[in-house]
Amino acid sequence: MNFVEQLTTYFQTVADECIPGVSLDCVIFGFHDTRLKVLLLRWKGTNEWCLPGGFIYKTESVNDAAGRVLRERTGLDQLFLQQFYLFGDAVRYDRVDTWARQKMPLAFNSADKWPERTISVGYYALVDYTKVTPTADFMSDESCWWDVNDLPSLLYDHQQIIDVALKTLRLQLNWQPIGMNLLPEKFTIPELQRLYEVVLDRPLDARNFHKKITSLSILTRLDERRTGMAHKSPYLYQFDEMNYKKALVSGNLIFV
Amino acid sequence: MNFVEQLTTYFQTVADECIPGVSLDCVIFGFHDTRLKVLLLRWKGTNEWCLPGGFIYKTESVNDAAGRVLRERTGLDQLFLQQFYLFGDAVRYDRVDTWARQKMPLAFNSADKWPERTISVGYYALVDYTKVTPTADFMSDESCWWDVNDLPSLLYDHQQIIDVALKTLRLQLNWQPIGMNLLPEKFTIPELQRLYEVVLDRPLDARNFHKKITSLSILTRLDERRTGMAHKSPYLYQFDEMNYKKALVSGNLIFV
DNA sequence: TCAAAAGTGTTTGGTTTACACCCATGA
DNA sequence: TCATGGGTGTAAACCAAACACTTTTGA
Repeated sequence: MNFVEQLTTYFQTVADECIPGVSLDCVIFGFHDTRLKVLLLRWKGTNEWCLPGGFIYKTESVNDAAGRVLRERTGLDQLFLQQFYLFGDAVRYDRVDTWARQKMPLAFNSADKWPERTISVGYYALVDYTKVTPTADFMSDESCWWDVNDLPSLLYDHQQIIDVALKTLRLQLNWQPIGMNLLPEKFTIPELQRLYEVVLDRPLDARNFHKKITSLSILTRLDERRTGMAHKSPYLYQFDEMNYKKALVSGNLIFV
Repeated sequence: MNFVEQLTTYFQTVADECIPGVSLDCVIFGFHDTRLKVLLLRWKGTNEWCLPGGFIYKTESVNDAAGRVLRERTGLDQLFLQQFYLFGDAVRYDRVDTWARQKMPLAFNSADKWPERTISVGYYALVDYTKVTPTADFMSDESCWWDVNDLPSLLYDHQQIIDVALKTLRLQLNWQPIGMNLLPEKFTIPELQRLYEVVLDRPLDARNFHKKITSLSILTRLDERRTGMAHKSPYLYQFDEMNYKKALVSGNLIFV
């Protein structure tokens, strides 16, 4: 089956089994090498990038659909996943819409029930970079991480979606288990500080950060240290999941 | 045209001109007599209440659709209107769905393109209670305000939608021009305090509140006082819109 | 004249910020 | 041995919370 045939079949399935005119897009955040990363897909045979996304089966909850997309693109389950906005502009188009109409009229002609216009639910996910296996879908040539501050040109309004996701992430930094989800199980306090710095986009004072984060008693210091780098080897920590959740629920801020 | 005929026509129009399977619901908040109010509609010929809602024309942005619903139900334009959540559970049903299927099979039989299941975008609006003319739609016998702490039994998941709206309102109290939108042009500081108390659901200290709210220089004290009540007559204030917006944009908190 | 709400400052405690030096490590 | 980042405490400024009495008004 060639690509256009695959696409045609896919569109037909979507038209039959999914909610018409509604898609979802996932902004999958990871953290690596002191940078915040986003997982993107490259459209088959092009240099155009876009967010992983998909459609919602008629019998499926929207949150489940987002979980499914994430699982397929990262290999991970039980991820931290948060709906953040419905993009519903009248001129908004989904990636399988305008673009494909232009480049693959054949596929579209056969997807006769395709709606004129698509609205899209935005989700953001926080994942442990080291555990993800980026996996392209059949419409894409590759899937890889991009630095959130150095993105390629994106299809449609996906740049805007990422902007809104980032803004939401910033606002929710104090209320959501962001550290717990973006870092590997064991991490150092300076690593956690880098993460906060890159999300907040400003430097933090190391002594104050250390004081504050340890005062919340959400971290357990291990007997190990991170070795192999030059310089003094820092202690490794783990989240104390129970205390962490307690602190978040009770509304304790970490930073404003 | 009788009701079932009206309903049938309406469903047909919606099926033809609107995004299928997507509705929107508006939680319209007002403030009156020291209580937070929500505008509800009573379904024709029943004692069942629900939120004002509607559908999205295929050529219309979702935000515009929400503005339209609000205008129709309150007579007000240019309202403070905020999207807060997409309710997308697989078992979620819209008010023109299950209920009408049961009670008015006739109308439904003719709306042959009606989708199995509806997802709904939640919006909340903040309005000046004194300026609203509650207006029922053709499916409702009446439209009126209900105390948010003393609601009637609601159709479908509308109670849950109100709960989420209220939670969002609480979280956004510090970032959104809530006072400016829920109070009439002229108001007293104790009135504003009641509003904060009822949204936060806890009493606030009058001296601290007064100090804090005036220190933001977002209020202008007028030469008038509120008279006609027993007791000392309080000063009237107006928002200084420019300073208020400046304070909100700069991220100044009012309360945490 | 009485009951009830409005108006008003100060003190205390906690939180946030600013800031500098020594230590451990691999190169 | 050197360069670099890790680890640590204290003082000052700021902000939040607690708290009581006098004034005004209509009933």
